[in-house]
Amino acid sequence: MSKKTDLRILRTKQSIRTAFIALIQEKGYEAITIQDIADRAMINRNTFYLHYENKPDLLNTYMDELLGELKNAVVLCPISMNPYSIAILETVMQTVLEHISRNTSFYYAMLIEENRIYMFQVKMENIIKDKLNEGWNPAEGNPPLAISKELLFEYLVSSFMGIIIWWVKNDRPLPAGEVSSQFSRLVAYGHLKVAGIAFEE
Amino acid sequence: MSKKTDLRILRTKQSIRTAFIALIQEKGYEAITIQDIADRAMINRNTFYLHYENKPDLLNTYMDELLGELKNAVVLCPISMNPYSIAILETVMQTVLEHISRNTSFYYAMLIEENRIYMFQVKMENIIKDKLNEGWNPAEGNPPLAISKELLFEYLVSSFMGIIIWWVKNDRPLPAGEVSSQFSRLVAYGHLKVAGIAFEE
DNA sequence: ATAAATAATGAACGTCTTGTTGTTTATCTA
DNA sequence: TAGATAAACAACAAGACGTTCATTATTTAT
Repeated sequence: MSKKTDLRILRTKQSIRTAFIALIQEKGYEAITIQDIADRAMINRNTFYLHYENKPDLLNTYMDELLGELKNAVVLCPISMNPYSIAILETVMQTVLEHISRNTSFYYAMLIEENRIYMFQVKMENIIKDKLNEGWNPAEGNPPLAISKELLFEYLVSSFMGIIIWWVKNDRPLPAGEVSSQFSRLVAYGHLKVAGIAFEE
Repeated sequence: MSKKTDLRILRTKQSIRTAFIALIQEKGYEAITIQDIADRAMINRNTFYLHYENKPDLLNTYMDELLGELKNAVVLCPISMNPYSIAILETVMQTVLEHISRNTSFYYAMLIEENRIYMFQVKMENIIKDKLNEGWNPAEGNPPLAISKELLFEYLVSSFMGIIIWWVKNDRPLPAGEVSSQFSRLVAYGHLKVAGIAFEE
């Protein structure tokens, strides 16, 4: 029952992957040709087609792989979560940042600079949105939201991603714990209060 | 001194533009070929090259044109602006939304769905960031920011764009004034307070 | 260790798209 | 109306794609 995959396949796939990431950072996804990948990976161009249908297929396979890991990394414990609490924001942010720390070069290639893969950000946003939604069960007895839940989530997710991108772009200038704490307070209490600016009404 | 441009040029350029926008929505920017544009615009493929270098050139020309209009549309009156105030957020949001309302089909093609032009969002973010920065002169005597200004701006701009995209995607479900008011209050006072959720400390 | 299986190579192909260069035709401006 | 010029038409080489097929090399399983 030991269905081991051929070593040659593993080696080739790894070569392709490494070459691909490097090339994205060098010239951007769109500019890459299959021949580029083959050259860099030191394989025949034909060999590429033995493993992937085309360039988008390679990209998607790779993205889904990493985002699957991200999904698994963010585990919520709803019991300890106060509904509508800022704890959920902080927890998700914290675990996402830790996961990113374990895959910096990949996330850098995907999220930062000219050559970023915009599609990746969209996929990541959806995952974040699901996770927040998941841990966001409204307690009964609470008053209904005063604003559109969709609007609220759009706001939360986009600011969430904004912070993450800022953090990765600046080579993680603050510890993950600090960022997640600042972020959740920023969102929950407003920038005027958290930034120490005079409160107006 | 009446350097009028040849009518043929105007007509051709307009045809190209219309065809281009339609094609983006139909099959996405990347999938479009010059021949596609020529067919749709009912011009010879060669004629395209008389006006634009290539596909990216066409895209950039068009984007810069509209974003130039956006830049001009957002005029700040620093006199009436309270530094660090939420008024600046509200004003910018309001004028941007109004500008978008005047060019919905274009912004829809650029910002929404599978076939969006991600580059456009980046350019737009930079404009928003500049505008916010412009109207954001710290009053002397105020305490220094308790958090990184960069982090704060990243947060503001990304949530700003998130709201805008949500608004365009959902066919502008609320009046511009309402959205800009809700947004500025959301950012300034926090989602807990604005959404009517029990405040925790 | 050897044989069978299969991954990788290398060459060749038709197709499509690109960007360019001429020449001719049609249209606009002055 | 005449000169200017935009647009059409035809043709080209170069590059990239995706596929086929025979051959070589490596791995797995016996």
